[in-house]
Amino acid sequence: MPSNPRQSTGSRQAEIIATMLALAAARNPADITTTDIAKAMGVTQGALFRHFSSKEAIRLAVAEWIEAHLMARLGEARQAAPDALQGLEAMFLAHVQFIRELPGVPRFVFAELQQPGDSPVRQCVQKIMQRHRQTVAEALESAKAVQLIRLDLDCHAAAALFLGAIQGLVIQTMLGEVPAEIDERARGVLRLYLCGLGARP
Amino acid sequence: MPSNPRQSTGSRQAEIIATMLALAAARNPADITTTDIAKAMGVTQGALFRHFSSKEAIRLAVAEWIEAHLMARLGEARQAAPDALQGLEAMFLAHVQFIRELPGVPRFVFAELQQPGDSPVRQCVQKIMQRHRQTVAEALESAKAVQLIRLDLDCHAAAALFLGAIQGLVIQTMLGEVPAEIDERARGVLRLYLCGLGARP
DNA sequence: TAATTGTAAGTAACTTATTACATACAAACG
DNA sequence: CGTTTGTATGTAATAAGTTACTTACAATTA
Repeated sequence: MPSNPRQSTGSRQAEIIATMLALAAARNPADITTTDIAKAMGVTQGALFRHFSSKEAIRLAVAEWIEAHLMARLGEARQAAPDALQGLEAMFLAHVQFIRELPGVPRFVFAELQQPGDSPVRQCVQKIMQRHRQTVAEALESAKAVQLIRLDLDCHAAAALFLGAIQGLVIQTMLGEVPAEIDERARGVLRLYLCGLGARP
Repeated sequence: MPSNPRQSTGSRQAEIIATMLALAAARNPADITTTDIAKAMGVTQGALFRHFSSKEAIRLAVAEWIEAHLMARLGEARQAAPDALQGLEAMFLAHVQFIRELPGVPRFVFAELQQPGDSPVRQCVQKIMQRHRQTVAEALESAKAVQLIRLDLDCHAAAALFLGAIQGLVIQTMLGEVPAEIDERARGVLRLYLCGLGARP
């Protein structure tokens, strides 16, 4: 759908980010070329460089978009919950839903994760996971403070497993499962995870 | 170290596989070129094609190598354990150790996982995970049969979380943690996982 | 008018794979 | 035993295609 009239750099940047994520849903993000993005947008390849100085800059913008939107979703889910334990559940399910809506997100993150060195993109992905784990750890501590979960719980391990459970679901879904199934599987895994916390529902 | 005397195709194939995995430990496997492999081996780039018909064939050989060696390790760990529950623990720790010894393995798997379509390499990676999950599910059923774990356990979810816990550990370790730390973290996560199973140690 | 957004064409670097040719090696033979 | 001879393994060069990015120029818009 070539929305061909000229557009501002701001709106084109948003369009490039969205197109990158849309393409990443079905293909290896590392193999997405500037030509692919331009073709999907209905412009020529060179046009992209009017709005981003390099492909690296595009990837950084995508990472920052993910950080902002994912953290917002998680924050909303947590704040809407009546207590810390239900906040954890809500964050888990909100994350899964976010990924189901935008399958390109985990694929992009995994692709950047593979990159060596300390590029800004990688640092951004790193920050996303750190903030995420920090938020989970805080919720766990809150739940512990009001005895919703075991008092002898290792919160560091629990936060790691929280993230790991989701990452594992995504990986196993990427490998041939029916994408819609992830929601059902997520509930099963979440229930099991809460048992490990010693949660009293 | 150019081990330059002529070698048989068999030994060169093994060398190519090992070199690929060694390079994948530190770089994005998708970005490893035939020139990189050849340079690391001390031969010219064209020489590789005396032993493999294409780069795809190299990747397939690597995947098959991983399948054989990983499954062997897991099988040994499980059989050496006195009961099904300790078999699960042993498989978990054996997998973590395998990955710590060969960091290129998970990186290679994740890279292939991102590839679309149904290439033989992808099918092989798919088979590895299916077999792995199947083995875990069997061990869980065995443990349930002798009441080492909760009888109302959802074994499908438990097998998924078992794999996910490891995959999560790997991902979080790839993101900047100290590699040696993974063993310690693994034990914490494993203990929490076993609590979720309702295990009685 | 002047800046912005677009196009079309081009470039330099890189990648896989092939080709023509050289050399080591083992078996066969006189 | 020494020579020949066929094959497996290596090299150097290069073909053919792809990629990110640039440049010269045109058109839109403020």
